Amino acid sequence: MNHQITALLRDKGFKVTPQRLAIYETLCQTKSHPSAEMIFQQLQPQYPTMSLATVYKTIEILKELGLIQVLNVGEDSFRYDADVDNHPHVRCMKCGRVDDVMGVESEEFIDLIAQNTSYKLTGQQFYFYGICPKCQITGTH
Amino acid sequence: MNHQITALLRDKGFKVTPQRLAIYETLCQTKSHPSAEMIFQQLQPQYPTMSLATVYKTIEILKELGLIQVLNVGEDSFRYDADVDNHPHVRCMKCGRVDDVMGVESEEFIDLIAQNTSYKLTGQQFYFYGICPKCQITGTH
DNA sequence: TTGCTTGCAAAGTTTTTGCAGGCGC
DNA sequence: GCGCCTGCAAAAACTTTGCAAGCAA
Repeated sequence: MNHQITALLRDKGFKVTPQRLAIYETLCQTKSHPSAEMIFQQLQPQYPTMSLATVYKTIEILKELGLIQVLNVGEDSFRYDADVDNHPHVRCMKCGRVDDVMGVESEEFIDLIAQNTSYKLTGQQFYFYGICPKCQITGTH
Repeated sequence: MNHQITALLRDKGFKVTPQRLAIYETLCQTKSHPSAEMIFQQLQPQYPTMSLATVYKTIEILKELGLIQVLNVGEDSFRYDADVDNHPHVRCMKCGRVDDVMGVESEEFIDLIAQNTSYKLTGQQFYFYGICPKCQITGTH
């Protein structure tokens, strides 16, 4: 995957700043689906002057450009994913981590839904809940 | 469907109050999946002294008793459904209404997910997004 | 240089908590 | 009457907004 973010920002009339690149890079380099706060914390060492407001503003732009997708896994806060491919997500009820579920073809299921609703469908999100492998072993609360 | 809420509350050591019954009744009598604020507004005429905090506290109890399920349709606030059967939901991107999708068997799809994750699954939520019939006609923003 | 961006602080939203008085049992 | 419950207010948690100074182009 090639990150065309620099050109894309310019195309849409947004300026290219170190903060924006850093936030997008952070999202690209992780699979942990961080929240705004988590992104902010992770960038603190490198960008000690960056504010949480900037993270939120940048996320808004990235969302608008279609570079990230927003997850609503049932917590108070949102999580973000630089993989905009619409795959299901699963959250551990014990430790709260969120993982991808890859390799599942959902077209058939979506078609089934389309036949049972009068809505004109444009998208979907599949969230699963359970216990991750690590928590199954440790049994920690 | 018989609302055994009175007995259930007593069984679990909760007291039976007009507020709790009213909030549960409201959820049972609607299919609009209201948020806490919407429940509060709807009960204002009948219970002008009820506070929003009571709505939240009651929702917490109803959730604990398994009488309602929580929806996270991608808005800032949560929505609630007295139908605890795990059916998919669809939200209109124009007017924001949330409807049920009934009559779809999802066991097969859930099994497929279970085979593709190392999590031990305990539940799931399917959210679809689109345009409702009314908004398709009016074309209103 | 122009004006979009940043970062701070303040405000807005949604939800939770603390506590004194009230009510279910 | 006892103890949980209500409702108010304040707080907490997350996100958005306003504005002056700074930086991309």
